[in-house]
Amino acid sequence: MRIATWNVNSLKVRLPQVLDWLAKHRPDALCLQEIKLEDANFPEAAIRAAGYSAAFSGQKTYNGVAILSREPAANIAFGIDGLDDPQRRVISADVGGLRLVCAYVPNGQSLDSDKYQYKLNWLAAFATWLEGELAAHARVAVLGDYNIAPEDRDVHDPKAWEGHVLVSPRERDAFRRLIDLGFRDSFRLFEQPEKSYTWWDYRMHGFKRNLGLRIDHILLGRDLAANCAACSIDLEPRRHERPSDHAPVVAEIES
DNA sequence: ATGGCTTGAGTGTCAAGA
Repeated sequence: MRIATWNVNSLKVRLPQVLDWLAKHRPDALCLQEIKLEDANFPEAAIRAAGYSAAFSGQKTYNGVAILSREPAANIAFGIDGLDDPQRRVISADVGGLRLVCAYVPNGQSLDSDKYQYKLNWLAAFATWLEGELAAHARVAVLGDYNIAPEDRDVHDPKAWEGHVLVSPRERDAFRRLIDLGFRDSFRLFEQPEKSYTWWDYRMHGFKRNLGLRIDHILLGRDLAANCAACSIDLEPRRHERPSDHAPVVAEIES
C-alpha cells in the first residue's frame, strides 16, 4: 500500500499537478494540506475522473485538508476531539485497513506571536486526541505538514534558524511527545540522503540552493512501522513551473 | 536588518505562509 502527503498551497492552482502526480504514482491514498478552498469549490469531478474519491474539509482562503483515495474512505471524521477550532486542519478516515489522519499543523509565525501559543495549544490537544486514536485503531498513520523540523539535520542552516518557529525547543518537544505516544517517523526508518528536506522558500532560489527544512512527515504507529518498506521525498514536483513550496512524502506499507 | 516569492482577497495592496 502506498500512502502520501503533500501540502499543495492551493488546490485550485495545483490541481493539474495533483492529477499528474496521481496518474504517475497511483497512491492508495494522498493527503493534501492548504487546499485553500471552500467545500463548494472542491474539484471533486476532476478527482473522481482520475479514479479517486475525496474526503475534504475546506474553508475560504486558508488551511483546508483532504484525503484522496482509490477506494472510498470510510468513517470520515473532522478536526480534533476536545479542541474547538474553526480552522480546517484535520481530517481522518479509514482507507485499506488503515486509520489515516491528515493534518496541517499551525505555522506559529514567530515565537512572540499569539499564533505560536495557538500552535502549542493545538499540538497539545492533537497529542491527547491521537493517544485515543492509537487506542481505538490498530493501524494509525498520521500524515501531513507538521510545521516542525524535528532535529538540526532537518534544517539547512540550524544557526540561521535559531529563535524562529519550526525549530524551537517547545515545538520539538511537542513533536517528541507524538513520537513517545508510540509513533515512528517513517522517513528515519531508512537510510536517507544528507540534506533531505520537504519545504524550500520561494524566495532567494531556495530550492535550487537546497535551502530547505524537513517539516512534512508520515508518522506510523508501531505495528504499522514494522510493515513499512520505504519512505522517500519526491523532489520532482518542486521542479515544476508554479510549484508548491512543499514536496510530497511517500511511504510504502506491506500488507 | 530587511526583503526576497506566492496565494487569495479583490482591483488597492495587504495578510499569511515558513
